[in-house]
Amino acid sequence: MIPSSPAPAAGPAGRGTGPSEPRHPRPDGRDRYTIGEVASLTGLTAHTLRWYERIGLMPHVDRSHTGQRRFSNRDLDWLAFVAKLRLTGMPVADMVAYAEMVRVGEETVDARRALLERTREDTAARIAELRDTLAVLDRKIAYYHDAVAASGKD
Amino acid sequence: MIPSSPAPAAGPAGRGTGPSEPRHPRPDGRDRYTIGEVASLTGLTAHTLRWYERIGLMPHVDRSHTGQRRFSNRDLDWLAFVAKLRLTGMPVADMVAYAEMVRVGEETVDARRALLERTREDTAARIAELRDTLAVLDRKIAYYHDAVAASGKD
DNA sequence: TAGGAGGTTGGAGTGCACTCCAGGCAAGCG
DNA sequence: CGCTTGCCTGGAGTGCACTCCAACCTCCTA
Repeated sequence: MIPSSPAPAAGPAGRGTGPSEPRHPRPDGRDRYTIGEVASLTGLTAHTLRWYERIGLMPHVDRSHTGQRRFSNRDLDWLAFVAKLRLTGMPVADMVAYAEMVRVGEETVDARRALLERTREDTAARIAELRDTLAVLDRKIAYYHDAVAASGKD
Repeated sequence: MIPSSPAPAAGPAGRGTGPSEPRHPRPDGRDRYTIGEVASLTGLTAHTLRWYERIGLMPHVDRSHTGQRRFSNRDLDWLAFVAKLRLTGMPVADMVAYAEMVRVGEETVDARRALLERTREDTAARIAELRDTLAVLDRKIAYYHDAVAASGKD
């Protein structure tokens, strides 16, 4: 439950900027992927990739001479970062706002950092909640384990 | 982002069964709460509580002589447990299935334990994912922190 | 006993994040 | 050349989990 990155997601990233992350296994030396290739690399559908672009969550993707999309490694990095943000439960609208700030440039750096810091706190809180939940589940499972014969229990 | 339990959620529980959990702070010795009281105790809306009952996620709630709902401490325990399951991302349909199994009785104990164990694994995996995400966020925040003057970054 | 807060119902509406459709263009293979 | 497979677009549709509506009833306090 909750779609966790299914395909060989392209490692941590952030559109080639940020702390110099190790470039993770990508097919080969290429830098122009079709939408279908990106779909299987990221686990997203082609539909979703087009939709991301339409709503402004993808910076302008390059096109072939006939108008087909050609994604770059930079685009893959960005998508990997977006996948991380998605995991935190951040609404797509907020991610679009972040993407927009990136597009605007330097003067939004503080706002971007603030957004990430808020997200960081949310994520830490969520981890704590889940740990708590795990404890509850463990207690309940243990209970089922050695009280199998009792009746009317949940 | 992600509605985390807002109101004084009534502690961990499981409809009074399971490992004997400490009975958490409840208003007082009462055992008959109106829907509004339960709403503010759980952080759910009255609408949602009625909806839970309609779809079979609540065992039959007691009624006053005039037909108004009167929730018991047992009901609050169950709601607290449901809140935990909700935190794991379990679909409501699965929770309804669990509730149904509880209603059926003893012969579903194995299936219930299996469901909880699957949920437990999902939750543990989710925690790992989030930890990873936290690391990515931390790196990016640190980057923003000491590379504020660089341009065109995300 | 009057008024306002809060309770009841079935069914319709909302917001989010996709997901799919129809109709057409393009690329590579035998 | 024909065929299959893949990509293009705008717009409509889907599934989930609520959320609200209208019309009415009940409880409690002044």
